[in-house]
Amino acid sequence: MESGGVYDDSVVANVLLRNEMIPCTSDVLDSLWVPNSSHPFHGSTSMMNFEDMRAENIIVEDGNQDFDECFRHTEKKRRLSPEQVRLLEQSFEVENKLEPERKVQLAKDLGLQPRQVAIWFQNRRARCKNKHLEKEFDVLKSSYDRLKADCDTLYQENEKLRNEVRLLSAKSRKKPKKEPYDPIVPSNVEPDKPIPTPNAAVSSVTPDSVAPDAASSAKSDVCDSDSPDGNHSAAMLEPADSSHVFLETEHSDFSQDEDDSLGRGILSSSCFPKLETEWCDDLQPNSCNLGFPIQDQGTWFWSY
DNA sequence: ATACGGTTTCCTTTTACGTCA
DNA sequence: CTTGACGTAAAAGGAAACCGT
Repeated sequence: MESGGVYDDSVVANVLLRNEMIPCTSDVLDSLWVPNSSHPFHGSTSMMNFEDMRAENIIVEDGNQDFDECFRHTEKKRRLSPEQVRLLEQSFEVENKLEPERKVQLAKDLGLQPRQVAIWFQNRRARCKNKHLEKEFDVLKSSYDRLKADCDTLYQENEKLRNEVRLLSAKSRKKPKKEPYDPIVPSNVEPDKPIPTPNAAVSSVTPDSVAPDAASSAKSDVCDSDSPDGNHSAAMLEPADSSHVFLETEHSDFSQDEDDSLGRGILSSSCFPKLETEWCDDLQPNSCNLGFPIQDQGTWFWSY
C-alpha cells in the first residue's frame, strides 16, 4: 500500500474505527474505503470518490457521520470508465464470485469503493444469467420447433396409414378368401411362425386381415420420413408403427386422446433429455427441458 | 446439542441516471 | 431541445450460510 495518498485508507480506517460509535462491519468498511490518490482511476467518471466529496465539503472530521448516508444523499451515478470496466471484466472472467480480499484489492486497484465492486459483480452475474437464459431460450425454441415439425410429420404419416388400412380392410371384406400363408413374409421369418414383433396385438392379427405389403410399406414410409435424426425417428415410431395401425380393424377410429398420449409418450420418453442446470456451463445443443411437464409445454405460446 | 441473534453474501426486483437515436 | 428506449449502477428487501454466545 502506498502511503502518499492524501486520504490514506489505513489512516482513515484506523481513525474512524477507533470511534466506538461505528460498528466494524464490512459495509462500514466499504463506506470508509478511500481510493489511494496514486491509483490510475481518479478520472471524473469514477463514482463518488473522495476527491469529489472533499470538493463538496462532505467529509467530516469527527467520524460520527454515517458515510453511507452521505453517499446516498450526495451520490451522482456515474458510469465506470472503460478501463475500470475492462479490468472488472477481466477479473470476472477469472472468477465470477468475489472474495472479500479480492474485492478490496480490486477496489484499491480501480479506485472504487469495495461496495461498488461488489455491486458491479452482482450486476454482472445478473447480466450473465440473463444472457444465458436468452441463449437457453433460443435453444429450447429451436428444439421445440424441430420436435413440433417431427410430430406433425408423424401425424401426417399416421393419417396416411390409417387411410391405407381403411382401404385394405374394405378390400379384405370384399375378398374373404383365406390364403395358406403370406408369400411375401420376410425370408428370415419361418412361415409357420408369427412375425416377431414386440407387440402382441400385431402377432394376433391374421394374415388375411392386413396386406403385408401395406405393413412393410408403412414401416418403410415411417423410417424414410425426413426427420433430421434417423435413429431418433425410428425410436420414436417403434411403439406407434404397428399396433395402432393393425388395431384399426377393430377400433373404427383413433381418438384425439390416443394421438395425444402417443405424442406425449414420444416427447417425454425420447425427446426431452434433462437440461443442464448449471447456467454458466455451455449449453447442450439438444437440451430442451425446462423442468415443466411436457403437457404444459404443449400449450406454450411462442410469441414470435 | 441447539436455539438465537448478528453479520455477510447473494439474488431478484426496482429505481434512477446516462447515453443515444 | 425534447423525448423515449435502452443499458447499467445502485438500492431495497429477502433468503441462506456462517459464527459466536
